Amino acid sequence: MNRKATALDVAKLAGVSRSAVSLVLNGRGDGNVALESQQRIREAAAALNYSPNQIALSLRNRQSRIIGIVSDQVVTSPFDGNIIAGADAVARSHGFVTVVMDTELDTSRDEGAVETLLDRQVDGLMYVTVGLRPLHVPPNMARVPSILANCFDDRPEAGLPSVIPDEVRGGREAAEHVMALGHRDIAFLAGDSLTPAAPRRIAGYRDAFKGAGLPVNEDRVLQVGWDIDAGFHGAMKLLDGVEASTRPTAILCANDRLAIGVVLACYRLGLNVPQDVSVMGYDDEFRVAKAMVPALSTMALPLREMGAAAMTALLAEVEAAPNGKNEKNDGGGGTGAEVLVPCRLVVRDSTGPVAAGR
Amino acid sequence: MNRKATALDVAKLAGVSRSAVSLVLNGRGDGNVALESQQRIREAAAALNYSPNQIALSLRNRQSRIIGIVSDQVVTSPFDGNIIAGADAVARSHGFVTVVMDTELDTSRDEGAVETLLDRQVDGLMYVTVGLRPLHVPPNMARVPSILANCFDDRPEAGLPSVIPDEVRGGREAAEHVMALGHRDIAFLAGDSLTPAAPRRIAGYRDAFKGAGLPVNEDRVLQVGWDIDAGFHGAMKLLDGVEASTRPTAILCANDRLAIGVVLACYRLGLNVPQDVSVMGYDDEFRVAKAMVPALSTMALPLREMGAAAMTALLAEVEAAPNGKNEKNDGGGGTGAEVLVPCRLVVRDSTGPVAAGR
DNA sequence: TTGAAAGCGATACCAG
DNA sequence: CTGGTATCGCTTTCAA
Repeated sequence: MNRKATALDVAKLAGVSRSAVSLVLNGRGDGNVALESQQRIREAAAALNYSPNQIALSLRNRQSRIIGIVSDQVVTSPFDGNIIAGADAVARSHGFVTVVMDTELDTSRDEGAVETLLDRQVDGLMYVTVGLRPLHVPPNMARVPSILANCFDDRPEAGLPSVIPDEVRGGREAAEHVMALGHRDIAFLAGDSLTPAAPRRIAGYRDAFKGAGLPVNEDRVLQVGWDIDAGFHGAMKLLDGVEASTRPTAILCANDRLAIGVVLACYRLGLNVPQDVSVMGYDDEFRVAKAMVPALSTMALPLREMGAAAMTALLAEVEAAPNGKNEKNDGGGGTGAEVLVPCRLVVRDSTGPVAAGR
Repeated sequence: MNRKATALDVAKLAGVSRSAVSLVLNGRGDGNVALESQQRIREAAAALNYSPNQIALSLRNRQSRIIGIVSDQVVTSPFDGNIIAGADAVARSHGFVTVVMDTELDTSRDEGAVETLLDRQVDGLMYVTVGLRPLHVPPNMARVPSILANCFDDRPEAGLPSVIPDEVRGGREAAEHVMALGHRDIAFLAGDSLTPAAPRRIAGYRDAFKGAGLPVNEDRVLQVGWDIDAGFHGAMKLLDGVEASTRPTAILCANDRLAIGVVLACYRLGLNVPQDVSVMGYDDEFRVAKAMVPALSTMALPLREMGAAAMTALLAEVEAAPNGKNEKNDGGGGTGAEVLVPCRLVVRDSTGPVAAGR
């Protein structure tokens, strides 16, 4: 059992020609190959544990059934990873395999990664980023059907199609959730503006106020960063030494780590969550949001769905494209389309009704 | 610029034969091809932006320069991901590419994943798990050089080589760190025993006590789980309503999320970290340990190093193996070897000297 | 109904 | 020094 069996081995064992084997195993046996032979071929294939060499197939068919994924920083983040997982599941169900090249945030490696993938004859390309952001699309991506996930083409004219979360709506619905609980003095702790995610979520927050006919108190919007300590210090600024009647009753955070920091600060100040202040996260980070004390209400980022949606769209284009030849790439697949995937409100224990009298 | 240029295109443009192109572009031109032709060939290649079709190469050379990685659950964890990142970086530097198949913790998919990879003619295989654990190695992995990262062969006799963290030593050094700070009443909050990581770290903790000539108080060792809430409740059990003189002065956690829970509990009880109690994490989780308030002292898991070490060992075997043929697989690469990679102590702000009088 | 032959793209050997 | 030819494993005409 050294080398894998080839179609020739099967043919020999069954006493027929390679062509017959090929026909039968690809379902085109009936009407071309004697039933008796078909039977023998199938038995032989099973006996030898035969499965075709994908490399040879790729060469022959001029399509590799490989989708290349270029990632910002797949590895260290539960974010990218989930997008890729969603994408990969869809790819697998179509008989494709994905190979991902991680640039580790070094954009100068973009082109090289794409080139490597192209040399491997990938049938399609997906670019995935950890955080939502505009992307300077590597020019050579245009050579095969491509799509962007969690990022969008930075060229003004319509570029590559992309799938991104509906951050504005997410921000709005988060605010609406606490408003429904009676809160009116609501702070928003966002990261920096390095990613459009923060501004968009803040825009949604403003929309909610507008929708409720309330003014936005600009002092309540703090762009502090994305980590636990930023949340902690942001909350301290909002709460420490401020008398109960004038502090915000709810704090919306742009991610779950910020929310951890906020809760930490509350505890340190002897404040209870959600009785004294409601806290909301964003992302629904795995193993974090659900396990916090108290469990975090949050806005789940539809990562897997985004990956799946992007891959579905991409494969549609790949499979439509004339075998191995590049389509003209000017109309195919709705070039430039931007798909917005909604976030999902997850209500847990860190948000509650506003305290009486506020 | 529709189809990629082939060697034939280059040959035509340069007015030579394919063979000449092949020789020159593979550095075997001198002494075989006229210098003048070489020049023309190189120019033609550059003009056409030629690079060889890896698929054709793979078929021809019977080696794909692809390493298959089967992962437990790459996606959602910063753990696996980092191992893969380390492995991938090494692979890339050797001109290999990795394709990872994620089984999402469904072991029944193991064999299928390996089979898919094998059909793609991978030159080697690596199995990566999120948590340290014994692995029932898919039998078909034996068909190509293989290695395990963060897991080990569950068969008693030496199976596949593996690279795992030195958890015992990690547990010991964590305990020694706080002992050096004067602590004697040290609690250990571990996850469950579903993974050998917890018992091993606890073993190390015991070693440290033995080394110091101190007895272990078994009530101080709690196996609670792996998440924030487990840490919170574990700490509450240890600290709530217990008078200062009889509570542990340091709490060692089996991961950083547990440590978050412990700090949360401390704050809730009005205790300061590290003044009242020192807290230590484990893993040095990205974006978490460093950003905690206070920043967590922790024992960094050498994830990237493990991935890199595993890939280095694997490639050594792959590249030693006679081109395309499987080596006999009984001696090659030190079968069954188990490499222990040490963890790295990271001292930050959550551990400090024991309070006076304790 | 079956088998022989022509590629897919690249390399290596061997006459010329 | 150079170019023809076999080969990798498979599919797909096309003749027999």
